[in-house]
Amino acid sequence: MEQNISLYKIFNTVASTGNISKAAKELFISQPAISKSIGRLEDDLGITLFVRTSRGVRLTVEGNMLYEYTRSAFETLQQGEETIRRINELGIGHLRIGVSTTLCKYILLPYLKEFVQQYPHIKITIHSQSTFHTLEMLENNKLDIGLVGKPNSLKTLEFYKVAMIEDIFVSSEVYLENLRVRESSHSKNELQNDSNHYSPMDNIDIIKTANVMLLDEKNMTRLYIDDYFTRNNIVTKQILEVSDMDLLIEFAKIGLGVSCVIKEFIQTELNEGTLREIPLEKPLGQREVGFAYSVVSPKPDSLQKFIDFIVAHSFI
Amino acid sequence: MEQNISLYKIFNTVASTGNISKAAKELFISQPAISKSIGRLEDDLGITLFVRTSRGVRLTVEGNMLYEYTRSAFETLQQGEETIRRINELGIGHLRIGVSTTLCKYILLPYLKEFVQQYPHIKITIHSQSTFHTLEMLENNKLDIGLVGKPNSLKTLEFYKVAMIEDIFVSSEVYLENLRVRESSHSKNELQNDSNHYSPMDNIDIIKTANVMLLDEKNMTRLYIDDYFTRNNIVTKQILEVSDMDLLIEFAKIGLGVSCVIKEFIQTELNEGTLREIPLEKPLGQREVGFAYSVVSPKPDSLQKFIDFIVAHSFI
DNA sequence: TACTTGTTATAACTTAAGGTTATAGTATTG
DNA sequence: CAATACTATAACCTTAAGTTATAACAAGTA
Repeated sequence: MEQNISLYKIFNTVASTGNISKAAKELFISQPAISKSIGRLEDDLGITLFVRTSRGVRLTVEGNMLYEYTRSAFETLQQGEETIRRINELGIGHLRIGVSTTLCKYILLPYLKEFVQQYPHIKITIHSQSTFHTLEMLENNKLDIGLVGKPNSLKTLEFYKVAMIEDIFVSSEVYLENLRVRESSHSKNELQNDSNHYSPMDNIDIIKTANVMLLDEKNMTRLYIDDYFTRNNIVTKQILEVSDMDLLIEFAKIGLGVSCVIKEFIQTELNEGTLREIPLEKPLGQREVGFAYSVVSPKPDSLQKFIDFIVAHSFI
Repeated sequence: MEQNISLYKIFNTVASTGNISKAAKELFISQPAISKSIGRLEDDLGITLFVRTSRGVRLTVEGNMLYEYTRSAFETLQQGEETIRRINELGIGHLRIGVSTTLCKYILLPYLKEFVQQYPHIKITIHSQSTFHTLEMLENNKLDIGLVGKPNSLKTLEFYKVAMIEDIFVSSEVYLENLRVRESSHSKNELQNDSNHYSPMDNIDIIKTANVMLLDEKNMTRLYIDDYFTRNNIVTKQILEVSDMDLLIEFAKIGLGVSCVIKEFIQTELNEGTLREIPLEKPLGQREVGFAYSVVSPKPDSLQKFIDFIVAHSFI
């Protein structure tokens, strides 16, 4: 192996900037030093790595092949450094979890409650953010583990299912009643049936006319619902966007409209009768929820402990 | 990022040997220099990487985490170097293919014939070896592509199916005849049926009594057959092992016994009648054959061309 | 117990690899 | 065609990283 690892670092920087002068600035060394190093590396390897132009340098085919390796290698090295930095700041027992607020309260929290009891020395950081962001941070090793809906493409992530969730539409009994009365006054056809029986066919019309309350955009759940609406040609009259599913539930309870929420999270409300499901002919379908973590990055002790804990305490 | 990449190289070597003195020898620098460098790195990172003992050094938990990254990084770098070395030796247009002799002749060769016509400047090296070895070499980036039976675990490999193959038992008409006559003389029961009709049930007995000719051990195909025998409680009287399927075919033709061969490769013999299939009640089942290549290593131009070619000319 | 062996750490030194500045050459651009 | 933005070369310099020598320590071993 080439003795001088630094030459690769220099090469990598030049390749990434496509410019010896810029690379010099980035590395805080002079431009001639870089020129010399690149020349030296080319001699050592016996291959031309760059074509020099008057406005910088361009990788040769061979140079480009080398670059793909060096880039990967130095990224890995940087990740290692990042890991050490974290250890310095937070100590070795640290776990970074990414999760959406919704899942956090109803799924993560119960696990976490017991986990911190069992491993009180492990510090935990929770990043409450979109699933997309969580997945991206997992890929880049900025998170140890994430609680997410199962993504279509897993890439380098392992997925461990811990729950199934189902999106349903709900509202208060009162709101439903009012809606029916109001509607029957404009369109007077076929709405004299007794108030306690709604066929699924009618319910689509409820969604179409009601004040529909959904989670705000750029949200996994929301995209899922939007997709459902599109596929079934449902156009809603008005939509109220809320950032938090708890609010969605509360709004529905006080009769503000029809909320789309996760069935598993409102069991008590459904039992008590404060909320009532509006079943659809074609339900939205169940979604898998679980923990995702990188299959390529080395697992710190704290992460391994957490995974083991999850597997042991999985209720599914 | 730590300025001194070389420190990581030194760290990596010390970690891998677990011994500063040994690392010094490996790196061709003096022991005190290594000691100093490790000390320096520990200072820079603000973390203790090794516990020093009287018989070497041992990684701390933190050190071990760093090592997992550096090891990976330097392996990648070495692969890059290896790639460059290959380019130096064989030129940029080079393709390393791994394949078993069997598949080589019947599946790879037809593709290759046309490929070399289209890309005469691409040099090709064929490694004729076991599927296991091929898969291992693919993982270690010692091969660009391999033609293999679909493995159970793909790891970091992409698999592109190009054919289905089926193992069947065959023999010459004459051998079959003789076998029946011989057998009926010892065990005189139920063998008066006309010689042209053999029910599948009888055929199992043929396998059990005949001289069965198979590919030699540590072979994917062979393992497959052994497994079949075990699952179906078949104990063969005698087995002749041959290293080459062509020989297997020839031996069967001259009436030496019953060969297990790949059906697709003896179509002409079956049509001509020089070989005759011995159908089994439970057939051995079809196997997928295709090209496997690393999904993580960067693809040299020659490999990309080959893959494109395969996809375009796939007959399946 | 004392000798031998195999470790790592420290200290004083040396040296050449890798840096610097200055300058030249060469496309590109307005 | 001058100005600009690059890279390459040359001559020089400096210090970071190497060297040798030695100490200190632990673990076998006679």
